[in-house]
Amino acid sequence: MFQLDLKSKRSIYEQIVDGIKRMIISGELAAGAKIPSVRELSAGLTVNPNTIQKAFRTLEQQGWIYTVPGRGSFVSGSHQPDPDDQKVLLDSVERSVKELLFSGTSPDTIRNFVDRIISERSGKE
Amino acid sequence: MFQLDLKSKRSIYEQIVDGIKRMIISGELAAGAKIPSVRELSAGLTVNPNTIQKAFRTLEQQGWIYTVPGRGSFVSGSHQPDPDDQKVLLDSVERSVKELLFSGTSPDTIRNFVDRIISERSGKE
Amino acid sequence: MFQLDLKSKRSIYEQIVDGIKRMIISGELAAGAKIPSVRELSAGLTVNPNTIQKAFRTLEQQGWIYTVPGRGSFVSGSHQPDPDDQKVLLDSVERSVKELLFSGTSPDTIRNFVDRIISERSGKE
Amino acid sequence: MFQLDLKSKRSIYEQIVDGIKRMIISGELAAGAKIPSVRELSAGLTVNPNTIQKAFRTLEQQGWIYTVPGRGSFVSGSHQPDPDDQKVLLDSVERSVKELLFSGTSPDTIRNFVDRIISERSGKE
DNA sequence: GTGGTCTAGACCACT
DNA sequence: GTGGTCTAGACCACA
Repeated sequence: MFQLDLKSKRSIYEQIVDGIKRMIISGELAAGAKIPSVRELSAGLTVNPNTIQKAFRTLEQQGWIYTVPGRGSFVSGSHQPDPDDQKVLLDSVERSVKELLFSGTSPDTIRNFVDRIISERSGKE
Repeated sequence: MFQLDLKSKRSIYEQIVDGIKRMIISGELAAGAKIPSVRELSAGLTVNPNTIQKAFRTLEQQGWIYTVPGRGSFVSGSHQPDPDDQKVLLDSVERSVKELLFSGTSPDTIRNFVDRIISERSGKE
Repeated sequence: MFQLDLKSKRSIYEQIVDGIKRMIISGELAAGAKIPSVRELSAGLTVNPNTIQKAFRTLEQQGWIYTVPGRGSFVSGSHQPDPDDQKVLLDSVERSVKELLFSGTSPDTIRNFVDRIISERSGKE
Repeated sequence: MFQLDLKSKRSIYEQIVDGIKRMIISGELAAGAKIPSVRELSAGLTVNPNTIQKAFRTLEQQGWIYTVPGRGSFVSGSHQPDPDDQKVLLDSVERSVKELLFSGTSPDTIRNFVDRIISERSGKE
């Protein structure tokens, strides 16, 4: 599963969104797979059910999962990203990379880091 | 200077923090340079002085600037990043890159994007 | 609880920081315990919520407490002092002791005073 | 002389007060000795003359120095401490020692530290 | 319910 | 002039 860090600045529902995204990306949750219910997650993470639901709602809006009332939530077959999402993500990468460079991280370290992420993922497909 | 987006999800003080970081990184604000006063920024951005001050406090804690009461705030000579900061930034890059890959952005697009950021910065020094 | 001295030179938020530190040190607030909410303290001490929040923010940065938005603030399990903190505290002791000696306080008075503080605390554990 | 730390949280005039006190305590400035003029200090420390004067005023009020108009300022022969001063200093020591203990500094370290300060001073007389 | 952000505006200490 | 503190009170996101 995934861990929550209550002391983190990221809000709990965001951490849950990230955690589920990560499980989908890693293949731990395959397309069409049933996602644990709100109740299960609420109990497993000792988190308020409302918080879980907010995370699900967010994932649904972003097209990662879909919900069948009365049956549960499932991983979307085809993740349809919002065209703006790519821009947001690239902006985030840009900001972080610039700050890393300024703080003294070497260009090669960054390039290798990115390459490693890319090759890990490529290996999986 | 920089623009504020009142509709953005990022809070105003965070946008100011980012904006000033960007000015320092780009060299627009050199080490030791005086940063516009709280009142000037407050008037210039039509934002409450308290909000500006909160941004300055954040920048000071992160070691980007230092403040001399009665004189003003100045860009730190040597930015001493918290050892944890690099980790946070790399995590952020990892999360974004993984999501970009999953959403269909090609590895080459990402690599080129990162290379462009790195070479832009290298060119400046 | 603790008292505020509005006439003191120490600012209100600093007195609150000190007061809560003292409660943690004395064991009145155990590790993991929930600290009264911003609103409760605000009402109890008749101080503006912003001022309480500033005290909490300071305590959080120094690692005494951690905050979970929507839940409240809690005493940190393990207080991880900044390595510089010890230096600051020792410097403060040095300055005060030197001034006491110069003003005529006898070495024995000071030694006894320090011993008393140490033995009080040791007795508690 | 002494150094100023513009980045310190202590205000500049307080640092000057501390610095001159330390010089008097250490014997670097003997009783009756003339203290450098406001202009000299202002130039030497690159600090606003008003700030120096505020420091002098404070020292005079606390009985450390006296000023002869037109001649300059001099170290008092007998420092007459305000009875409240001792209490303030002891309180400060208490707070710091308690925090040191709580943060894991050993009682012996503290005792030795205090003893060293005391013996350094005794040796001088 | 909780804390986080923001505005409006006052007052103080310091340079 | 500068930043620092504080109050009063609103609004929002989160649990």
